Amino acid sequence: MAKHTDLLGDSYAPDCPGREILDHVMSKWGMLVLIALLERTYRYAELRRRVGGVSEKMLAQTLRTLEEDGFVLRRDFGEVPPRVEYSLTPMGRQLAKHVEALGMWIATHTPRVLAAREKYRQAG
Amino acid sequence: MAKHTDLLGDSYAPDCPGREILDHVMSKWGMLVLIALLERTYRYAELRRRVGGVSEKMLAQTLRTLEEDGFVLRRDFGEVPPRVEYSLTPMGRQLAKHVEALGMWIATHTPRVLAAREKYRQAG
DNA sequence: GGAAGTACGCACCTTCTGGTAAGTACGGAC
DNA sequence: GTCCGTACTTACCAGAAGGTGCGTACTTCC
Repeated sequence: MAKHTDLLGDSYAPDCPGREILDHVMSKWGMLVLIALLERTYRYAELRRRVGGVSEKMLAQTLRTLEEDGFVLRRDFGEVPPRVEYSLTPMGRQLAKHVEALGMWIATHTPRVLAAREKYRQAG
Repeated sequence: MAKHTDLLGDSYAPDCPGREILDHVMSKWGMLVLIALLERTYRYAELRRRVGGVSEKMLAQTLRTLEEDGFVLRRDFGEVPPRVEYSLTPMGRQLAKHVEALGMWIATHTPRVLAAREKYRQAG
């Protein structure tokens, strides 16, 4: 039937799992991590440097949830100075492309949004 | 150069406006409102009924920020029992399509995500 | 031998998000 | 005359998100 209806209808079930997934993906750092991993495989500390400003705790937490959801692949080499590599699963790559598209759209339209805010402020 | 680099590089400026816009769009209700308005124009109370579970406060706040950002058009008829209609601007329609695409992708892949979580739980 | 790097986990604290309940100003229905 | 509906706003409050800093077990660099 109407796709909008279905999406909206499901979206606010009290236990809606889609919303939870979306929160993981669009969380403050989830999006940045996905986009970074679209470039290439990263090690933990590497990724932390790549995504500026993320704390160790939040990076670990973000990677954990993305891994649980099946978007990120964690490869632990079991070596003695720890060595772990993170990459995207095929499903994660698909998702990341969508997320990147949204991010790029926003990035390119940011000036227009800022202009709209100015106009709003003046018009009241 | 590398688009990923640019997107990531800009994304974590301490005052990054793109992140703010993204938060508005992907906030708990922002997404639902955008998708609903993709269907048609709605009045306030109508929209509240359409997007189940949203409080009056949050709907008003969400619509306000989306209007400020230039995604939603608010039309006040100035009548005595108040009458206000909300619709998408052309820019808002573009955005909403991206958001909807992401939402639909997640909706269709939710079973796979849940399966991945099961697997994760069992594997440890 | 002291510092730094690697990949985290844990406790604590602050900030932010979002929900509840009430109020507003008016009109129409019963 | 009392209640419902319309479109909000404001004050208050609880829970969650996220940051800070410390600890770990071991290695390499200087």
